Amino acid sequence: MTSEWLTIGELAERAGVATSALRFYESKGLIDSERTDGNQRRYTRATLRRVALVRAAQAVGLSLQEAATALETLPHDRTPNKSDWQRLSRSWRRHLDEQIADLSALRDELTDCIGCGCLSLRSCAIFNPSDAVAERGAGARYLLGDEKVATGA
Amino acid sequence: MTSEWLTIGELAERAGVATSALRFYESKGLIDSERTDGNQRRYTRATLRRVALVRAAQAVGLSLQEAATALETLPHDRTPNKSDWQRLSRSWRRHLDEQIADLSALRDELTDCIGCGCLSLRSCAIFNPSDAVAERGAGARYLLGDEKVATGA
DNA sequence: GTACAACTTCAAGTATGCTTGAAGTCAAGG
DNA sequence: CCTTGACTTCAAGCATACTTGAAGTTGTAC
Repeated sequence: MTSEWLTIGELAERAGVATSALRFYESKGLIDSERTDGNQRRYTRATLRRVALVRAAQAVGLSLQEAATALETLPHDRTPNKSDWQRLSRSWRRHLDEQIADLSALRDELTDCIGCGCLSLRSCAIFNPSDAVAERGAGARYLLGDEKVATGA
Repeated sequence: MTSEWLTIGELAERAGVATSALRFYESKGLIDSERTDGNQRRYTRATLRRVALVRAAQAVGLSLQEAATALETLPHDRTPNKSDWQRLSRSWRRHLDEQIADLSALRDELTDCIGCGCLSLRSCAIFNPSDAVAERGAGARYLLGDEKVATGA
């Protein structure tokens, strides 16, 4: 029978993450630990699940901050039950759905662009993603105002 | 008739990005400029297109480094023609297709998880995303080894 | 010819998600 | 007891994509 408590090395091994990542997660409040008399961390097995949930949240595209918020909705003491998990996973699925929808819209626009040649860049949707780019950086309003000047007319 | 050359402020305005971003892009070799006698940058109108392409590449999910590589395949001097653009946009569409496929696979797994409850976390696909998470951090091999110990044989 | 907005460079800061290194402590086997 | 690997903290580093600020210069309008 394995000991009830996991050292940070054991947890790292079993969760597939580095010990440094676990300390980092703890610093962010994503997981917590007890300490031995000698100040070393000891984790319960529940932490294994918690780390797995963090990694799953990241896979879904959530930030650690968002993962933390999501985990807040889970019980810290007891094992999450089916309804806990369903609530969480439904929310994550919606998140994935949105990402897929965004990318699909962009893809469709790009497909149209391939057909049209899009060399004027003026009316092309792909050059006015309005929000797709905005999410990643600081406000991209319009990628192009007009384009044809100085050609005469 | 507008002047042939754009100042950095004008380009920023029309491209919808900050001047600091343009200097940053230039430092990364994504765009280039001529200088006035007083050392100020002047851009050709072609740069407007180039910036638009950079933003589009980002929207598709490419890094600036990848955007740079993509732009390398375009002519620096002449206007890109239909075939230039089709090559690029097809490649970007494939990139989007892959992202969509990855997210869709994850979503399907998650959907299954909702049904199964997945409380053991053991056989659940979502907790073993093998590569989805790996792309974003340093190697996540397995999110869970086994789970049930100490419950008795 | 002068005011002033817009420009210049360079260093440092911001945010995320960690990793790496230094310097020292703990725990377990022989 | 003593070695040694695993652990501790804290600061700094890395990668991406920029922004911000300081200190000084240019270009243009009046």
